[in-house]
Amino acid sequence: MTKKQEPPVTIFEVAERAGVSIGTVSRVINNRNRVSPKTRQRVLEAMRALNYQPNGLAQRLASQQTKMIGLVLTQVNDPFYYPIVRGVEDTVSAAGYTLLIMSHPPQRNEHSLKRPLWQNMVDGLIWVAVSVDVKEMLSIIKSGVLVSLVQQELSGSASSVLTDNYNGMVALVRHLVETHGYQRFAYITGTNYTADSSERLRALRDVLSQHALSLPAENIVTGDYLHGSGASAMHKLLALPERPQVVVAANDQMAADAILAAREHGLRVPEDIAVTGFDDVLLAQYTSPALTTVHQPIYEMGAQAARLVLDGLRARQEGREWLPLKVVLPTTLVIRQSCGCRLEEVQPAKGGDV
Amino acid sequence: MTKKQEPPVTIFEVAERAGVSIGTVSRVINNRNRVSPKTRQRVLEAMRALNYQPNGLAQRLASQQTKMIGLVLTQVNDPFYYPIVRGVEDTVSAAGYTLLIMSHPPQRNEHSLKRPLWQNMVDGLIWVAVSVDVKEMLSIIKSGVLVSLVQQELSGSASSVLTDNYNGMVALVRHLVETHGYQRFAYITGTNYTADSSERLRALRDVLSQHALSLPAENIVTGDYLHGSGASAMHKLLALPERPQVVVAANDQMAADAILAAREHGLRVPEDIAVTGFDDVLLAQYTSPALTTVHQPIYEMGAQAARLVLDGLRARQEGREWLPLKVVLPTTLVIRQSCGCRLEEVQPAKGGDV
DNA sequence: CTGAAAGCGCTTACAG
DNA sequence: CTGAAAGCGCTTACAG
Repeated sequence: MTKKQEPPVTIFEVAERAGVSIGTVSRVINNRNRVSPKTRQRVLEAMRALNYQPNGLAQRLASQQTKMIGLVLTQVNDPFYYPIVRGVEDTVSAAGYTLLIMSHPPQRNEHSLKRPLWQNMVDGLIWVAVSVDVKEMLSIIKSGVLVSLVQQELSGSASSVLTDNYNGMVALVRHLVETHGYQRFAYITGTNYTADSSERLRALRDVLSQHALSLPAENIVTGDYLHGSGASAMHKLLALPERPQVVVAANDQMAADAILAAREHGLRVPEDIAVTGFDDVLLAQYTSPALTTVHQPIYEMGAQAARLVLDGLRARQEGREWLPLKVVLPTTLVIRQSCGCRLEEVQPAKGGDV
Repeated sequence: MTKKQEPPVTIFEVAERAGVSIGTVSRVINNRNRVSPKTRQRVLEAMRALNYQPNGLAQRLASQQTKMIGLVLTQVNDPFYYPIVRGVEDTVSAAGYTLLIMSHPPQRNEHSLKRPLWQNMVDGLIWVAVSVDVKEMLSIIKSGVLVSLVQQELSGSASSVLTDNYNGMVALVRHLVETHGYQRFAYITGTNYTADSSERLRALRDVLSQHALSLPAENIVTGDYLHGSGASAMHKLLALPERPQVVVAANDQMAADAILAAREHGLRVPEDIAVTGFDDVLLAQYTSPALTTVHQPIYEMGAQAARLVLDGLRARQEGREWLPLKVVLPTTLVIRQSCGCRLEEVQPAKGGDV
């Protein structure tokens, strides 16, 4: 049966039992102004006796501070992002905030009745790797919500956390060219919602041209970062008149699928064709051969994004000046076997973020 | 600089501009009682002109409905659970609710001032795979919060979503015994926060004894479901006087690590030693050999748990009777190569939930 | 140190 | 169909 609900105990009942006013109860709850030790004691006892829990909604409404931060995860269907959620959650809750998850993006313009119900309830917003409608975003920011973007920029208006995609890819491609001497490259792209796939491609091109190598247009095939697209991309590449020596994938998932696809074609990786990834997720350690890839500090991306909005909130509260920041986190090359390096030379396994 | 905040527009300004009372504005917002078309039109225009956004906190406080549901993820550090989050989020937001994520468990008894700030703000709670303090949980339920547990039970008081661990493992072990004729088994356990690892072990034992086989105590080693523990477990097993023919791991992650560890010992999988997993996460398709495992409908677990609390909430709202339910989702055997089945016999790859 | 009171921005019977 | 008013459960100047 549905339990009959005893009406929740309010601050009035606590006040009554303690023989004080509700203002005083509020003061001991918030530990703000001074309250005499005896009174405080009485109030605490009353709270305990009644098993009182303050109503968070009322607290927030009265204090005009929501103490909530939203995390927008639309279009993100990639396990890659899970550590970001944890990074955000840990940071935000350590600061006494509560995290709202929203898979549907805010819609500020529409006045339909089915608008998301979390509107006007967050002090800050963290927006991950999705194509942002700039107008909409600016309108949200104007309404006073502090915004951090992950893997995206909105210069001047919102903080953003990026990773050094360019230099990570540069290090990887240098290794492929200088250590292995590969000349015929191919690239499997990610989606173009964010700039990272194209930045990685730009780095690839730059290093190649520094070595007087080129990347023909037909050697670039489109993927979507997700399970499956790496295989079809690989099939296309293997139908090319001249087989590439190395396939650079925009992320680990597609690289893993590319390896499987190459094997279906009877090719050995890396002997017949090398494959590399990007991200260094856990999966990269289990493919066969294990993936040479670029490590991204995923958890830290979330933690940083959260820190940026918390800093801004604090500054605003203290009336300090504050500017949206752009933080670029470092990436590092992780050499395993899929590039053609021999097992013996392998560096110790490095854990992906979990 | 910190943007100077224009004070947010309230229902009063909308009412004034539209020349009506705030009650009427509220009625068009909530689409409840009838409002004349003309008035409604005027109000909608005013809302649009002022770019009005109702304050969610005030709405919830006044209506006494939080329209929020909490998801407790403490102690869950396993990528396995990500699809659960999505399953919950999709379901909950489709019903017009907002999802709060809490990595710290509710603490109802303590009256310290650093209590989580989301208390008393959720209509329902979904609690995933953690050791629950029963007293605490009951106190939460008594306070009127509807609770669903995932991979756990609290009979009579909360709904729960389980998967058919037992029969999944039975199918797997039958395959190992009847198709492959293995006789010497080993088992790598998961944590004992929840019952699933021990249920899987029980199934393993039952099938073995049905075939007059036994599982010596030293062939059972402890793991923790996470990255790393499968390797050390495998090392222990390979130090046994008599090498097991097949190692049954309580999840895919440990099975993947066990395969790598076996290879370090110079053993071939599955020729020298077979390994199986549980869960059928994406990783299972990429290990070499690919994992024979038991598929769990992970996304669906989250969706179901959410549905259960939403159903209860609806029933309560309509004054209907409602009982906490226990839902057991089916599991299915997925045969790949790590059990010893030949590549040619392999069934088509089956996607893990993402 | 403490109380009385206004206020946070809405919803919802109750009249009309 | 619409308005006036009470109420949701707190916080926070303002007095004292």
